[in-house]
Amino acid sequence: MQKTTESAQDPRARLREYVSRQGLKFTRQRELIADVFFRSEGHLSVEELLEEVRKDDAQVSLATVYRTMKLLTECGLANPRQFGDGFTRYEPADKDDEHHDHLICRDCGKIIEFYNADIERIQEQIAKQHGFAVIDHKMELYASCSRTNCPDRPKRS
Amino acid sequence: MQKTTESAQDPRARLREYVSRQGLKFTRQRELIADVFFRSEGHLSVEELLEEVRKDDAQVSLATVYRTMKLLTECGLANPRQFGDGFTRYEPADKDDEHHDHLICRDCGKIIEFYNADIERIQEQIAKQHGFAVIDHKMELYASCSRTNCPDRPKRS
DNA sequence: CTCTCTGCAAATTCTTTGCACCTAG
DNA sequence: CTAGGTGCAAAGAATTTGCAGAGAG
Repeated sequence: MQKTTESAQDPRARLREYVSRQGLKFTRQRELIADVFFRSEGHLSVEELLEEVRKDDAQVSLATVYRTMKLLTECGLANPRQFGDGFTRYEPADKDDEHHDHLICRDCGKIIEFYNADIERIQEQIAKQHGFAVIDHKMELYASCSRTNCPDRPKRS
Repeated sequence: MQKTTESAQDPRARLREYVSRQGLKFTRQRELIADVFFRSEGHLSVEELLEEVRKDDAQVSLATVYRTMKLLTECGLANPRQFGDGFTRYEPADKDDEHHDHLICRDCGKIIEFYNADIERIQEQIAKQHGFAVIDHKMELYASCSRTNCPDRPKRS
């Protein structure tokens, strides 16, 4: 069960490291927000994160969550995503750097991650054909589960 | 060069048709905005459209452009897109219904459309594997041209 | 102690809406 | 004529920011 590097293993430790290296501070709020974020399934919006965080400390402000997520993004521990629902959602970036795409269910709101090597390869080809070098990419499949295989469908229904 | 149906050929006629069928009105502003939109390269934001439109009629308001683009979307002549730059961009939907994806250059802002049958096929497979039916999908390649092949790089540089 | 953070509220940015006048059909 | 449209300005919604007091190092 143990990984090779212990720093990459514990996001909290990585944050603490980054923060001190930059002369910033590791506050109670940052610790709490990071913990909630990394413990989550990912793809939470700032509002949703705040809701979770406030179960632990009702005083935390929305602004602090916004600022902390920006910090986590800067230090490479979180990635912002935008699925067409109007707000930015974050996902942990600690998963072995392996790129993945998303399948978003329009019925139940569920977001599934997947990886497909063929797609990755074809993307490179296409960019090359047009004389470009791929920096980043994203693919989103919007689908319908018809509720058949969604035991745990989230709130937005 | 001629298409099968003449209505599908001229977006302005299609809009006129839709508008009258719905008991709506074909106003000077709607005609102008639609003309500018369909004459454009696509991927314009509402602000950018307004700028173009005002070269012809400086009185047109931003609200009307928003409302008209929503109307064009409803009648299937335009599709809203969101590339991470913060605003909604529209593209004409009159291109033979053929789906396409986007390659967005982070250097020059150019947006190139492409279509790849393998990708379309793989997407279907993936959704099926997870027990979903694809409703829609999008793939965006963010790339760098290093300015080598971008003779006509847009304003945002 | 000092310099960063936090919470709050005000400010921004994109988009939508209410309303009085205007206009297409 | 009459319903729907337009322009304007105000309202909304998500996110950012200024500031005074709080707290980490």
